[in-house]
Amino acid sequence: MFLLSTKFSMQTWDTMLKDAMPDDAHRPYHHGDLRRALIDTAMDMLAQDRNWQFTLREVARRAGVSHAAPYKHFPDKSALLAELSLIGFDRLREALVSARTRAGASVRDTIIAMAESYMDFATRNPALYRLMFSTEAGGASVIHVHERALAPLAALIAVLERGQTEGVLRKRDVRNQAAACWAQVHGLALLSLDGLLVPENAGRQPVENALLVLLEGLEK
Amino acid sequence: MFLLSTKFSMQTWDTMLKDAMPDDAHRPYHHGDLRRALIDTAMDMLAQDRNWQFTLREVARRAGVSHAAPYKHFPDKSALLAELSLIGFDRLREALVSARTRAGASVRDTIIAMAESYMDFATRNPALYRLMFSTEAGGASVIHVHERALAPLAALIAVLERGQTEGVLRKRDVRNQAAACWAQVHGLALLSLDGLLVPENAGRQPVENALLVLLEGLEK
DNA sequence: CTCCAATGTTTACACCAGAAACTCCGCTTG
DNA sequence: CAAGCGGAGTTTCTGGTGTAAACATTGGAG
Repeated sequence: MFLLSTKFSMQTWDTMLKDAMPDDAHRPYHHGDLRRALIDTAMDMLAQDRNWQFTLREVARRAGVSHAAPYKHFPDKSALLAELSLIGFDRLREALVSARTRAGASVRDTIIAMAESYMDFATRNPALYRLMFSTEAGGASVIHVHERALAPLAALIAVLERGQTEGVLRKRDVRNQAAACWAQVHGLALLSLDGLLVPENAGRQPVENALLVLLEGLEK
Repeated sequence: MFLLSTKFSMQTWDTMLKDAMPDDAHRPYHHGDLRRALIDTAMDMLAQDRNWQFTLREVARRAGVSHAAPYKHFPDKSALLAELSLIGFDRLREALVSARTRAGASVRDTIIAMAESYMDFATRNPALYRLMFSTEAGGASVIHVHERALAPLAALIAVLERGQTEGVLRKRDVRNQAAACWAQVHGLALLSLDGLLVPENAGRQPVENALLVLLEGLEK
């Protein structure tokens, strides 16, 4: 990995970051925004690789940079993973609030829409979703206390509160109900990713029916 | 885990596996039952180590054997992990049926007892429980199709069927209800292991209350 | 008693995480 | 405008890992 070129303005990097091909011919010594590039590359790897092997050196390689360069931007491997994890929580929250605003007025429909959106997120980003709840990403005590990791829960609580004031849902501690929802949907997502929710074991449309059970436990 | 004696009938190995003292002086070339010893050692490491690092070489080291020896009994690392995982499912099933027989006659009490037993298992064997649903143990498609991995589910289904015939539970596809139960309890277990079910986020006694929601979704 | 196959050991290779020392170069400062 | 400082990247090095191959040992079959 060498760089021959010397004189290029730094402001044009972002425009070249898209091209994956490392045209070694003219690449400046400094990357410009390596931190972002590392995150993007790593996220791509997470999206592609089904086998969940994740080596920092491979990230550096794909980013076209020496294997020690990432350490200038992240103290260690788990720090990068932690960042990916937090970004995952951001996107999840985004998906949830989007589903909430997109859904009909009914609380029940909103809950269903959010649950579907949640499952959709997990299904389409299996490796990322696993990472978000993995111990390799800095561990629970580090990540999950973070407010960004709790934002999705907050989005859910808001809906449950509305449901209680509208009198549609049982009056209970909203946080308890939220925890129940989260656990149900989290469990469904993981079991689904593990390929366990096949009709033979779980009947037809296990996700929909499990959500039905959940709803009937929440509603008056 | 070493064995001091040299010429002893093979049938007594199991009785000495408990002694841990490594007296290298006179150790027979052949271990006797290394496969079992590896599994036991690995299971111990899983029980002790909080940090979920698991290296095959360390297992061999603690078993007092060269780092390549395990490959005579397991094709690769994930095969050992898969075995541990299956043993975990065995124990889980055991715990569940034990709770089922121990519980009172009421279906509701039985379900609660099984759920508590499940949570207890996960809480007391966090690393093992994580491993059981990890991709490192051979991957979902390999492990979770295994009948031993589905036995816990079967134990649950039996109770739900009884509940339906007794008219206590809603009449639905039992496998759907079982999936819902499993997902709920699985989600609770993992969120709990991640330290997420603290009162601030999830209210007081989140597990008990979530199970309440589940029950009210199941019962008529 | 002899030989074999199963079980352990040694050696070797490719890879990884991380630390240390070095190099490059954009920017601040005199 | 010319040092030169310090952030960003590179090379090199040290353990540690999974796994393959060649070698050693030994209990038991013939």
